[in-house]
Amino acid sequence: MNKREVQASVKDERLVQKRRDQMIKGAVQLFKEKGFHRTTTREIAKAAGFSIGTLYEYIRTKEDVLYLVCDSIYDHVSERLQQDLELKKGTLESLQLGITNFFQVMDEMQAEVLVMYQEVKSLTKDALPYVLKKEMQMVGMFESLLRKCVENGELVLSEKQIKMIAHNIFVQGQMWGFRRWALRKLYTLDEYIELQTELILAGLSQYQPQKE
Amino acid sequence: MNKREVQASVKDERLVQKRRDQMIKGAVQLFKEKGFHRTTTREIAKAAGFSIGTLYEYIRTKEDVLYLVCDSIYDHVSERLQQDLELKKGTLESLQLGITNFFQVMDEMQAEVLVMYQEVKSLTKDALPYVLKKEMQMVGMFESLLRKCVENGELVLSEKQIKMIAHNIFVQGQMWGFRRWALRKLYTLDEYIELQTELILAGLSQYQPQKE
Amino acid sequence: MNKREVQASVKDERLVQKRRDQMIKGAVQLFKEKGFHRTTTREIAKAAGFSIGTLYEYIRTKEDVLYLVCDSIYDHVSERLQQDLELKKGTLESLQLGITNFFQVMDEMQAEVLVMYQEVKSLTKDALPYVLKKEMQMVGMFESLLRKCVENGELVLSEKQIKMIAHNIFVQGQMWGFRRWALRKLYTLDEYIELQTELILAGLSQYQPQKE
Amino acid sequence: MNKREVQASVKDERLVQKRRDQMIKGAVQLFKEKGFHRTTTREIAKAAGFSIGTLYEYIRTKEDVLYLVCDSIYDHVSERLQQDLELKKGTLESLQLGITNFFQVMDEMQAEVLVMYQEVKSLTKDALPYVLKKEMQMVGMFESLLRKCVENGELVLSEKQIKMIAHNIFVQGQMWGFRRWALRKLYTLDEYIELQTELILAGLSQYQPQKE
DNA sequence: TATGAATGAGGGTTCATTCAT
DNA sequence: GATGAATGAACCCTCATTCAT
Repeated sequence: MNKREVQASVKDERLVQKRRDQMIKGAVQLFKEKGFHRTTTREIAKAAGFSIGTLYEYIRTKEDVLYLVCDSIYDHVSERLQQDLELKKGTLESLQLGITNFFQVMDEMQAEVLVMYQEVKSLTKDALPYVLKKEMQMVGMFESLLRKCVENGELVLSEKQIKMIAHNIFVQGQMWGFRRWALRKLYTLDEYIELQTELILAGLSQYQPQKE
Repeated sequence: MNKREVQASVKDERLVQKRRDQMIKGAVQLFKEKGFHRTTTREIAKAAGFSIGTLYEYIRTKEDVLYLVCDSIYDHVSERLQQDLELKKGTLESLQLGITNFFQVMDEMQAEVLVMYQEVKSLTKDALPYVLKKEMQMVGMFESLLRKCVENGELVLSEKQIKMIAHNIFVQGQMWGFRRWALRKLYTLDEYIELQTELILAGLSQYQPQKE
Repeated sequence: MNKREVQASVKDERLVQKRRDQMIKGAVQLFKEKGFHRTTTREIAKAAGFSIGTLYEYIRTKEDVLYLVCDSIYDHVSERLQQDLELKKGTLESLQLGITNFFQVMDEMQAEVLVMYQEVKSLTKDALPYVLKKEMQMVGMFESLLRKCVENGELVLSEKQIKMIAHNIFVQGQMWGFRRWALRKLYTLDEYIELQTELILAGLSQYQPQKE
Repeated sequence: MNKREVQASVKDERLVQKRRDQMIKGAVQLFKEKGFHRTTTREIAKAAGFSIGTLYEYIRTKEDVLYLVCDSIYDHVSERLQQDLELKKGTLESLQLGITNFFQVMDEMQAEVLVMYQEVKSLTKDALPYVLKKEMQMVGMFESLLRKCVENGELVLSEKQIKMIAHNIFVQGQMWGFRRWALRKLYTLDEYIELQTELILAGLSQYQPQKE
């Protein structure tokens, strides 16, 4: 259940990928501006650079576009993070680095994140689980980071605490995207990153084993 | 700019209020189930207990309903919180109490919060500022609480830190509503409250003035 | 299962009947000219004298129109025949009268019969049985007529023969409608009726009991 | 006006015939299942075993397919009958044989007959005459049979009667195909043939010259 | 000759909004 | 004030047909 296949009439896999990329790019922009429901399939087709007929050669329903958009965003974010998190050393520094990285990705993909964030609930029962699973995988990355630190003796945390903190980090990352109307007035990205990591680590310092 | 007037054809203010309450009550339920866009004005009218014609005697457009719903939810939440926060004593205990209270309200009004949370973005440029302002007021409540603690010498925090923490608390409250699909599997409400307040206060302990 | 209810949004039963009559009248004409598939719902609405929106206040799908048309035609034909056949005396003369009457109705309702005849198969599995049942009822009328003659001692026919002849009469009636492109060149209605009844009765004369 | 040429881009006549045969075979099946209008050109191409592009190398419009199908069916039926009717001896026995044969062909080609029968009306004014002419030719076969009998002194019938009976036979043959939903429940093919020929001949017996 | 991606007119249907009663 | 029938713009999607390869 790793992917929900979206059926295409066109056979050439390469072409399908290319067209869908065009489609997603156009759709993200539109969804960001007007939301999924206020965007018409014709607009999506136009933004993608082809006709409405062609659009439907690559998807089955309008909702497929939303799914593809969400799916693609998660993939991009995941990919970006995976690279950095691969070298998870289990130190507080590497945790800090991971958080910083994540917040930066959230900033770069601000438009996409906003869209996904606001529109996931428009997915039907059919497609939703696939997307939520991906979200859990991303939260899972931070859980790993934290768990590594615990294993390493850098932190003393229960499983429940690990999961809670991972959720918090994840949501704070998204927050920078979806509450930017408020946050941008108060902080630069760097300030935001600094303040939040500081707070997180300050909280964690309580849970560090006492060293003499 | 405290209220955006929604025009009604009917003059009797009492009646207007009554009808709108019916309307909001029905709409919240519907929006929760199917979202704003998938809900029709006819359905709203029916759920409110009157005809489509009557509905339009009390609003101008479908979006007015959404605005009224959002507005009403914020009012309810604010009201609920105001009561408790009035007696803000500027101690860490009262802060903890405030957080606990807020999370509990978020749990009780889960449906409403979810709706508002998911659908604010459907408001047009016209109505959005009024709603966002209310949100800022709620964040402001936590800022006050924190500021009181600082004034009281219980905490040492910069203005920026205060605002950041207030935001975090607010979003973590919402989180219990909009990420409940994930959180409910991991925690009971009480556990969630305990874990989160613990983490927040742990973080803040770093910022407590050294007392000898 | 005598009627398949077609849902209407409008409550007023009288109005529903009135609008549907307009609708059916317009649709018959259009279906006759271009067939069910080539007729658009917009054309039907226009022919009926109201807007497309109004059309859909009285039906749910385009197919509903076809069902209503078929249903109405059968009802009209049945009604017309019932009157005449009520006084079925079980004589060959009354049989002859029945046939003549039926052929005349088929001529009068030529447009409707043609339409129904050609488009029934466009009905989905859902609606088809209701219509076919009505057709069997009409065939049944002729069976009754014949059976009466047998009971009366005017004819000696097996059940199978009765059913066969009833079918033949029915189809010959329709034939005048759907093969009129060929038959009209050869016969007037009266000639057609005369020739066919003559042939039928000639055939039946074989089955008359020998009277001395 | 014996054939309405359907234009093909491909020159090789042999190939044209081959491709069209594939096409017709696939189309008959599809038309039988879903009717002409509900069948797409893509489906026809696929059923025929080649691409949509290729399909259009051998026809000009979708309707051409229908014409080719109808045309081919008539040709097949005609051919089947011609063989048997060639040796028309002008006796009642040979008439009976002809009828039996025809009904059997109608049964064998049930699918095709049903299709043609239901879809001819979908032909445009342009192609219709060609098909109707073929139908008249088939009716004409029975006219010949009957006329032979008259010439032979086996029957005494007017021209009008001959034509009427020929029509009846023809329609009764089709009836076995298009009313099989009702008839199949009542009769086997053999019973049907027996009953119908019996009735026809019984009718004709009235018109036999009195022999002493 | 064969392919299949591209096109876009047009079809069925919905639904916010109005207005006569 | 209340009703609900009427409206039609606009939406999603299909599919016959074309044309570059």
